[in-house]
Amino acid sequence: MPKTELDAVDRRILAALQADGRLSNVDLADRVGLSPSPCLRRVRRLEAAGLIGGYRALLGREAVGLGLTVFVGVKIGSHADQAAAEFEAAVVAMPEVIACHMVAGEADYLLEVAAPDLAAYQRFLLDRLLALAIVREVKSDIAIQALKQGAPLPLGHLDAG
Amino acid sequence: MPKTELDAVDRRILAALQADGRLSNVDLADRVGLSPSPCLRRVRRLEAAGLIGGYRALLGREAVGLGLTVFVGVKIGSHADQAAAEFEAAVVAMPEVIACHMVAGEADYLLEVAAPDLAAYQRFLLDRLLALAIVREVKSDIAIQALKQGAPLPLGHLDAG
DNA sequence: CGTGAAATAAAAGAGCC
DNA sequence: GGCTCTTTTATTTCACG
Repeated sequence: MPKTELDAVDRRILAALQADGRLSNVDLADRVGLSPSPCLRRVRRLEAAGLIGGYRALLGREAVGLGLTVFVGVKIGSHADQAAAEFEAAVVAMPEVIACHMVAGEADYLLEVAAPDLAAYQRFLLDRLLALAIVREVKSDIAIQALKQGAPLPLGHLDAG
Repeated sequence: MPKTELDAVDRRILAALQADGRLSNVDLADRVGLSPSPCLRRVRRLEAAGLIGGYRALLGREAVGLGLTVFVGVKIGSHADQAAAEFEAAVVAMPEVIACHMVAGEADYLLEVAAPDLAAYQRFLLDRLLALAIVREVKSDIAIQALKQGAPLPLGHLDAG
């Protein structure tokens, strides 16, 4: 059932868990105005339906020594299915690549790369990304300051569900 | 102490919690080869040091009805401190804006915006973003496909800590 | 700094309204 | 769909190596 109906309680559960993924079920229950059992059932249902995809600890990027974020626009030389698929597989397998989207715009792909510093990014760029023969052009936008990062998803559009 | 030394166990703790933020302390302990007590002490220390910034449930974007991701390059008309600060505050306060970085490149800022569909994005663009007088130019790169999104941070660079 | 054991508290699952 | 009660399991603290 891909289109499960969400009521106000479900939305509060999603918002609360998105703000604090380690909320205990009893705390969550009384925050959303339910007793623990039905609250847990709803959480399980949301997990099974894929609305909750998982739980994760958020690491401080500077604190773990990944102070540099770079957004990389990539143009590839061939859009033949197989060549593009190989590029995608290679890029997705690179741990430095935090995100990779195929985009409609000037570039073909937009990558977000996390690195300790410029030297490490240079190695990534020269030795790993440009090592892929299909890569035709690369444009690096270096993040000078992160004003907002990995913010919780907005759920306001569900309010008239 | 901003530069706490991390040993191999700390790194495994970070990796494990990043993969599953709801790991119980006993599971975490035996996954990293420790007994529960010292494991919990280390986790608390990592939290206090900011290496672990928090915990969050990850929501499925499609599943919660946010199927559209757009990367928006923004150029502003004035870089005077106050004008730029007002722009930043306004953008950071918009819930649709999942991420906002000041970048060195063609644009001044790069935004990641999550929206239910193109119509909603259009409303965001026209009514909210372009409503800011300081915004001079906007370039929208629409994500066609998310190959990787919000991936765990790579910790390999800590291995020779 | 690590281990092990005990008490407290929460989660998971039963049955019932 | 929600509530209460019971069993199981984790979290936390304390004493010890």
